[in-house]
Amino acid sequence: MLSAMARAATRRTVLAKRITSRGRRLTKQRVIVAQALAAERQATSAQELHQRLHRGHPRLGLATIYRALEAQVEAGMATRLERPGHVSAYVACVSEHHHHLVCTSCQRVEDVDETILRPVLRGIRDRHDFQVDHERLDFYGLCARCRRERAAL
Amino acid sequence: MLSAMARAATRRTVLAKRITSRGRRLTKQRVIVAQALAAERQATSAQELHQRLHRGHPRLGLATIYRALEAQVEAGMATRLERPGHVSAYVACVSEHHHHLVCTSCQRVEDVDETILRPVLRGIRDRHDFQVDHERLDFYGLCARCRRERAAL
DNA sequence: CCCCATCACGAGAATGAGTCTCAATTACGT
DNA sequence: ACGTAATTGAGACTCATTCTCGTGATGGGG
Repeated sequence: MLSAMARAATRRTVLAKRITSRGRRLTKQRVIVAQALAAERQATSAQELHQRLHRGHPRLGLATIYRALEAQVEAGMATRLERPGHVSAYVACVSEHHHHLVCTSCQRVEDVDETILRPVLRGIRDRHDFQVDHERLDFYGLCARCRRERAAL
Repeated sequence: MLSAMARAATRRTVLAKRITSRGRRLTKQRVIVAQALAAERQATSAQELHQRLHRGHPRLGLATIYRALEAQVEAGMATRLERPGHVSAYVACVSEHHHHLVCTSCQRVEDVDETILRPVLRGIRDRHDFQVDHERLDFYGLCARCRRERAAL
């Protein structure tokens, strides 16, 4: 079993590898933003991250956060969700795939079991003769916990 | 078989019914916008509709188009897609369901055969214990026609 | 058919998320 | 450590969308 320190070190390496993909440089700011996003349990907007990080990193600019988040999306480290009001919210991804269950009550995000989706993509290719390049698959509703809480009222 | 005129009249009635749902009033502007959107074969933004309608309806305001499109979405007559750059594009819906194949080359929109999706919604409910309220399911890629055109080069 | 309380419209101002500019700073191959 | 090119921070800027408000329609009740 890895010690907490060793795990942190490993994670740092992985993070660095991802950040520096596509010839990008490893900067303090990108690490800070990536760690902050990964620590969130819910979809988070650039402005929210900016507010939260402002205490510990008062000189971290909003534009930098936008650029860092955009870089994360391009590197496959995160995906962008759309909130009402034309606001982008971001979620860190562990895996390659990016389909989410977004709870409209607590804003928490779960990953969709990808095996459920495979037949759909096949069906679209076969039945519609359409070559899917990328897709936006997000489901909004109540997670199990929030549903129980409502039922308890 | 209905004459073209009778079909138009029927359509007008249906349109009026939908527009006036939720206690909304039937106005010239909403009819114009609804017909214009229905005539489009591709996802269209408010600004694009405004430009296209400006010749025939010079006094039709941009804000009115935004409001009319929003009303159509609420009435289930249209759905909103997201274009890059935080621009909303709209598509008129015939049926109740709202899942699309968007061709990134010609911008045309097809409806997804809904039967393909039913197992997914069931899977999410059962496997994730998540109660889906609404979902955003849009697939982006190349339609059959554009793919053939590219292959011919 | 007419009233009139509402709802909707048009025009332009306001909003605000996101992007751009540019000088100063930093990362990293050599 | 050096030089170059990427990156940053601060604020100005863009532009899609929404708001405001005075004016003009809509449609239910009499």
